[in-house]
Amino acid sequence: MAKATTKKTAAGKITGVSKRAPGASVPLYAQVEEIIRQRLIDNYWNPGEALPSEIQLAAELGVSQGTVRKALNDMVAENLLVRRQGRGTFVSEHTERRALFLFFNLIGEDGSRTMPVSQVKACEHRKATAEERDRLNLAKGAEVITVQRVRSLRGEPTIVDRVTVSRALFPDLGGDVKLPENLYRFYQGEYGITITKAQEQVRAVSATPEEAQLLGLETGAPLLEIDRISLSLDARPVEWRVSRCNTSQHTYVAERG
Amino acid sequence: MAKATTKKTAAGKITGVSKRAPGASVPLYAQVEEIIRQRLIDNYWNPGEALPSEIQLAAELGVSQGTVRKALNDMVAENLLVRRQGRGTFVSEHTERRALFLFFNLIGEDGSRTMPVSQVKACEHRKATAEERDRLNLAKGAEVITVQRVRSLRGEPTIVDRVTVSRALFPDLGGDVKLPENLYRFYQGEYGITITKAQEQVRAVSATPEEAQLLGLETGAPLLEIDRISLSLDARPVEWRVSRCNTSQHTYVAERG
DNA sequence: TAGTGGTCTAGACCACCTT
DNA sequence: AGGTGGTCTAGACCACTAG
Repeated sequence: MAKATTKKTAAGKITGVSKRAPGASVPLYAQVEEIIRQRLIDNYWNPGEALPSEIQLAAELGVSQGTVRKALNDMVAENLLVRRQGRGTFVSEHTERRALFLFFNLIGEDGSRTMPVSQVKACEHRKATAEERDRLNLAKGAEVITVQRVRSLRGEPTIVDRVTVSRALFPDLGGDVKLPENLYRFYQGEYGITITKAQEQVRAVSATPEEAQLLGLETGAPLLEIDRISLSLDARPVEWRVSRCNTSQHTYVAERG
Repeated sequence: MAKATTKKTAAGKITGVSKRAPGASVPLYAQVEEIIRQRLIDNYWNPGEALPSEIQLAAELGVSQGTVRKALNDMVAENLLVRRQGRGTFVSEHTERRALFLFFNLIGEDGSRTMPVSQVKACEHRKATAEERDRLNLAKGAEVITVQRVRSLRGEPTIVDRVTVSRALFPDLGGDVKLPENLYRFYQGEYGITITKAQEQVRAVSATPEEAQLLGLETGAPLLEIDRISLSLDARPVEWRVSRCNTSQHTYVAERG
């Protein structure tokens, strides 16, 4: 929408939009957001880097400082940017803290959050199944990479998971390099793909014999299954992850409202 | 905080605060928020009712329209208010839609959301247990009311739950009146208590014989347990609810990021 | 001291809704 | 036509950070 009615000159100034256009005109601040969002997608600025100041952006885009401010504040609310008074506005990074509080939701009975320690059990690349193509929005014949892990909390094997990504987006993933604990930071640093949102579906299931063995449980023990699709900055599904968790010592948490 | 440094005159004007106070002065918009929040807690305006216009509020409180606007927008983001262009700003109501999208998170395999149909199995009042006092922040000797239900989706018994509230806050609850499906609207309409947030802890558990019988499952079948504390406008825990769900035909959903 | 974001104001104009 | 919220601007001053 905004993209269709907006053109960036070399200087990035907003043109091609009549501020007085009747009807379906997109607000200026939304156009500013769209421009900045596109620059983030293009890695025009890198994670952790400072954006130009509000005044500079306003001059560059030909709008007032207040309009830039609203756009930036909206994007802070989306966790895309971080503002620090007296210092500047920065591109969000997938830090340890962020991974833990935004994308890891199994906490101890005492409320403690700790990063798991993972062991890779299998890693392969092959043609995507119909379900994988459906979940990751891939074309027929596309290839995927899957990683299977066992993840331990406080030394206890607690989670078995399977991570699936498109091989086209993540070439060589799981090849020579050892996979780090924080995959989202890895995606951001190595492939320039930033995960911003995730949709989770949770069910109670029974442990298969293999899962039971890996987690030190009896076959049929209740496990919490978390089925997650992660979305990148441009709102495309880029990772499908299914985790099965022993929740006898940990609980999955969510806030509502 | 703001309350300590703020006084409302008969007209509600903000006084007792020096805008120039060095150090820990609370921003004006935050003080405005606090005043409006307190009026909501006091039911000074009723759910669904329109607030005075921005201009009127600004005049009444002795601040600019822009400051009131920021305060109101913040509270819209918290789901406390709803703004409708050309009409006004309104106090949020616990409508069916809101209950369904904010506080009911079991959806069908096809993504459909439907309100359950509940059957009350038991309803009693008694002294709170230690755990109930802990979860609901009650004093020793306080009384609670508990309701046990079986809830059906598409005609299939899917959830058994137990709802616990303080008898002091909800006198006569479950007495003569039939309990409606949307309890939060009932709390708001009958007791003037508005639920704004909930914290949920989710686990996988095994069905007890009683639960299995009620849900038409075999003993030991995996169930999803949702343990929820609901908070009122003034951030106090007012309802403790434990639901155990058959997730073979439905899934619990959450968004992250 | 200079530069950044944070707060606050005042005013103009627009889009929408009601009457 | 009159009132409401929505957008946009311009400018002042404050608080924090850096060199």
